[in-house]
Amino acid sequence: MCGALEPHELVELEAMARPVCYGQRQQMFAQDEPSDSVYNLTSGSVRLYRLLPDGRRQVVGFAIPGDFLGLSMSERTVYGAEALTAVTACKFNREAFAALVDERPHLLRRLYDLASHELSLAQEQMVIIGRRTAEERVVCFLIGLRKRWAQFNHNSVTVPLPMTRQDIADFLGLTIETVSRAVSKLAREKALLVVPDGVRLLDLERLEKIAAR
Amino acid sequence: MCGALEPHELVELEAMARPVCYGQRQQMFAQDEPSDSVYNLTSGSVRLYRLLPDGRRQVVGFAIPGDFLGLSMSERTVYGAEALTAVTACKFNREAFAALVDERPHLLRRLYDLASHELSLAQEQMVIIGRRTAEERVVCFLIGLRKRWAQFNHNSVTVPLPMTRQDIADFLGLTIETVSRAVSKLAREKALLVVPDGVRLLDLERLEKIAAR
DNA sequence: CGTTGAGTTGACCATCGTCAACAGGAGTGG
DNA sequence: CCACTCCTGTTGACGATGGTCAACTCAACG
Repeated sequence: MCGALEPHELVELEAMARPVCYGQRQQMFAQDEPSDSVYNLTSGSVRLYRLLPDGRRQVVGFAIPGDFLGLSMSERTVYGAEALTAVTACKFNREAFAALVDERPHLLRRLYDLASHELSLAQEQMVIIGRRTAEERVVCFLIGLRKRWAQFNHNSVTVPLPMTRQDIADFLGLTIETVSRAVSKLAREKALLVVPDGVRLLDLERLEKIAAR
Repeated sequence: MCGALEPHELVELEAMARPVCYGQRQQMFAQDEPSDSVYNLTSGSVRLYRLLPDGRRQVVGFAIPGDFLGLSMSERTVYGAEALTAVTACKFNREAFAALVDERPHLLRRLYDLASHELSLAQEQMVIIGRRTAEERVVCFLIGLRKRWAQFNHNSVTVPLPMTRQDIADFLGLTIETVSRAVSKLAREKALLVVPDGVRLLDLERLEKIAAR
């Protein structure tokens, strides 16, 4: 997002930012509460989830450094956010942020493009959940996550998984057991290696082929 | 969207609009082609879909009168659109529309809110596909569609279904047979009645309860 | 009257969810 | 240091949900 900013605007934005941090498992904000802030994640990762009427939970996404949270600009948050690891972020007062955006149309334009892109990703996720087998879903998830991490540790084959199996299962519309089995099977077949808090993708070619289908 | 406009802006917008119509099964635009237009649907309904690498197709949504199509403002369309019935729409040249939007920040703001809302709906759809049984998905679909039609035929209990069972199945991550079975079961239980090109929801209370879960 | 395409129904079976047992690590307290 | 608990994750057995394949109905259309 900051790519859309002139240098002097970056300064302006930074002046509004307040650095904040959260411990593991700490909630950044809940679902359906008045949204008074916008966050730009600088380190750590975050789980985004919705609660269903019956108390169950669906994970709608994971945020990693660089991602924005709470952008929807609606009165209330549409999902909750919880730190998966220790997290640092820049927190912006919502009104000030909105005011800045209002007098910088190209910023708003950038926000709009971001939202459109998110929408496109959500539709892709719908396809993944609706039309793919458990193994394919897990592989898509790992490949996709690797791509997102790639902007930092370039082209590393090790994917950090700060979230629990339960989170992954909730994200993919599976159960924890099925996720575990799929990962075990891929490990048995030497397509990947399970390491502490992550996996190492050994046979990228094969995995890409499964994800492509 | 037009609610965000001043009267004189509405006039301006209307001046740009070019009425177009499409026959049943006619493609309005394909996926991944240069997007040069924006549409506001005035009558009929439309199927929005993505093609998967292997040729299968996922329906990502249905548009009914009042809905906007092709709003994403990206260079290329992210989904295809095909008329389910005869369709009339207002077509706007993309550049002219973008120009108008650029000099009317509150219009852009409105677009942004629309995209955010779409995103929220897409996330809900993820939950429905990922965490609900076939019957629940079908009921959610019917109830949701009824709500959307409600802005026209107020509080009618008859839901038009211009799309095929295959479309519904592709939207819900099911097969055509499963959709058919779910509908038949609900009809047997007198929760709904199948009518030509639609269903009549007989036991709304029961259906709402299934959808609520 | 035959053809086509959408929809329905049935039989069978695979995938994935459920339930249960178990392993390993972290934290706690004696 | 060890026993204990708690939590996450793994593995197995079993069964239900929903997919696959096939036959059939029905309406539209020539």
